[in-house]
Amino acid sequence: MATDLENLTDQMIVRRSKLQEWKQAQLDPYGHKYERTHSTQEIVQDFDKLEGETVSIAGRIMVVRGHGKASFADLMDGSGTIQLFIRINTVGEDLYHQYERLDIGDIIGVQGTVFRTKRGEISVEIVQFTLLSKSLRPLPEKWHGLKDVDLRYRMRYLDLIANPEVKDVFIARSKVIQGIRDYLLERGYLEVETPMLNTIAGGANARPFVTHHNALDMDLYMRIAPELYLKRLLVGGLEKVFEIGKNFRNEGMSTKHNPEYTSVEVYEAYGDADSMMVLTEELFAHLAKLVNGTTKINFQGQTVDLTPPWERIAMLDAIRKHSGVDLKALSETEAVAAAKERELDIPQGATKAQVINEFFDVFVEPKLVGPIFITDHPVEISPLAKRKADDPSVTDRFEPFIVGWEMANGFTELNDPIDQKERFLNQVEQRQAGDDEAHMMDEDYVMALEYGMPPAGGLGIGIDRLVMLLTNSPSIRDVLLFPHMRPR
RNA sequence: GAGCCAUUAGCUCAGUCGGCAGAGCACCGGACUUUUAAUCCGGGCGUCCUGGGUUCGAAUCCCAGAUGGCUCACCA
Repeated sequence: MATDLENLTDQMIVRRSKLQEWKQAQLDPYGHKYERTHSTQEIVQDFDKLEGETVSIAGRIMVVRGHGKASFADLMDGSGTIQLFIRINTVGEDLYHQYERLDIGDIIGVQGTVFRTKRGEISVEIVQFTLLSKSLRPLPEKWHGLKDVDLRYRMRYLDLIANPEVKDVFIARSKVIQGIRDYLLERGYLEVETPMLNTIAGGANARPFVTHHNALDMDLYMRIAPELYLKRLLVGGLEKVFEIGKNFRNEGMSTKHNPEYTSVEVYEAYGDADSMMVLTEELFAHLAKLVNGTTKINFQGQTVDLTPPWERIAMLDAIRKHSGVDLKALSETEAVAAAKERELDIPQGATKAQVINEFFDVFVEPKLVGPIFITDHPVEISPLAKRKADDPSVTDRFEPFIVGWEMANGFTELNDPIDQKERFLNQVEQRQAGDDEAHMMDEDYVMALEYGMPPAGGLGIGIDRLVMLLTNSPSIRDVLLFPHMRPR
């Protein structure tokens, strides 16, 4: 016991001794179900009706202002905060002294009378109270809150208590996900779930996490995208499907990347990239209105308006516009030379597609405040997208950019099994050449395509980034309740 | 993975030139029956991120490491 106490701070020791006092008084410091009649917000809103009435509320004591034989406190529940008032004349000496032994952070249930103080503050005067949970550690400071970002992410519960506005971001996140689900369900899409434990990690260029199945004694990959499963469902005749869920990518972390992140992927048989672009811009505008009441976005000083339709420009045209170089007219060798002239960082023996990608990243991407669709990506970097009918070197693909970020990815789905197999073989070559983010061969998927997949449009949206955009959050960690952190 | 910055009381932060470790809130004791960052009086509280080094003496200077933030690289 003594050794235990050595690790406790003075405040923790004090609170533990108060805990013992409650137990010795035959009072349970960890209470049970408590019937509430109102939330603190309801009392404030319906004060005119409730004045003089008895209510039951429950929450956490946040601030205490004692005055000898009377005392004030602020009680916080899920809806907000209300002031409590207690007077020795009303409750008697015993209960009053019990009340004085409470600490900031304790959770209590209160029965009391609604009234307004001389200074105009809507309050509840305590008639009876019950300790529902004794708090054994002091809360962060009442005025400055919890600022240490490390602690805020690692101890999100404290962040939520000390910085109530944090909750608004997660309410917005919930609205976005619910909004996407409602929007798609209303339009006849079927919500499905596909495996997160994969034998082949397909559907994206990314390094997977590896895990192990003991009974089968085999390694499995955590999925990097649900795409190939969802398109198998198109083969099976489910014509409009979507999945909201997590993907896992074994890559670096940044303000825009977390190893596990949430996406929605949507597929529509007999659609194409164009129908998916319309869906994207309408869905984004709808969600902005749902969360913020307007399609205008203010993100870290940049202003964009998501009202459809959004501008569209082919990737090569965008490069010509922003760099002055018309890569379409150049051969591979000429394109590589043009890149070297501009000191672009391209690998030895780079292909034209890699040069295009690099030109785009350097000259175009930073300028795309948007919203704007970049379309017609080179076939080499789009192994699951259908070629354009009038130009087989590019695909019928699009990526919307807003405030300079890629917010989604979509295309007309490649449903030619022979072309798909060649694309996979090409990826496997790149993999063998050392690109561990290149796609793996998926024979089973090719076989599914051989049975016949209807022409289709597909779309994937990064939900975390979308929530960042809609809540003006500069870091992905601000929109994840428990972002990935190194263990301490 | 690289560069820059940060890490001091439960929380928010000062700490000058290398010379006794500080403040506010919180906590403890006292006063106070309508306060609201309540007020007033008194008090306690430290692995100065960790480990080395320089020095008579290190929170402070040097080296290595840990964690975090930002920027860059990779990616969505």
